[in-house]
Amino acid sequence: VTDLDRNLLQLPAWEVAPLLLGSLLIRETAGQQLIGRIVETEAYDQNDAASHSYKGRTPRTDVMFGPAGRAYVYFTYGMHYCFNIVTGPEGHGSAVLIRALEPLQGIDMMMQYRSAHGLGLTDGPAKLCQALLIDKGFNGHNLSVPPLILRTASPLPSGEVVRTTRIGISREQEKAWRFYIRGNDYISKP
DNA sequence: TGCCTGATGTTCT
DNA sequence: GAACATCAGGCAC
Repeated sequence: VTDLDRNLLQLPAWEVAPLLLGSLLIRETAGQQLIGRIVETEAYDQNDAASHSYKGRTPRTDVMFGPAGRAYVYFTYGMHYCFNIVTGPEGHGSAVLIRALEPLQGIDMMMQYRSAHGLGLTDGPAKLCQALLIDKGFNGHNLSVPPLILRTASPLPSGEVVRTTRIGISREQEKAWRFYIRGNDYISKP
């Protein structure tokens, strides 16, 4: 995350979400770099009833209200972690959920971390956390610092970005705040 | 290919 | 007590 990126991440989550497509997530572990390209995202905002931050700032959602460029990692369904990138100005609770990555480097190691759980390396928000060893310890982590770094890329042509409604939520289902790279093979399959 | 369900802990009502 | 930003495995077609 560079200074330039920080400006980008100040935007509302629903504007940042499509811009993050194509960016790289770099996880350093066991002397190796695990690298994935972001191919699917969803936006969540404090004025959005589907968002954890909707009910206000709590111990759980605190980092969503913090500075942009941090990681918001939450635990759900009794067994899974999901990884978000905090957006917007400090004091505003918003973030972008990373739903899928295209594995680029360190694939063997990702397979090891995933093999005990099932098939599909990084095509789902909880799967990519397993593949990259992301857990609650990364909640609040600054994504400009190892061992977990976000490297943003230049925005994709709008023709390559598909926009749809979000997945796995019961409220605000009409909001089209899910974005993915058209034709990519690693999009999550709900 | 598609629907159903169990696993399992935290947060909220 | 219920809901939950999920996943994998089972079974019917």
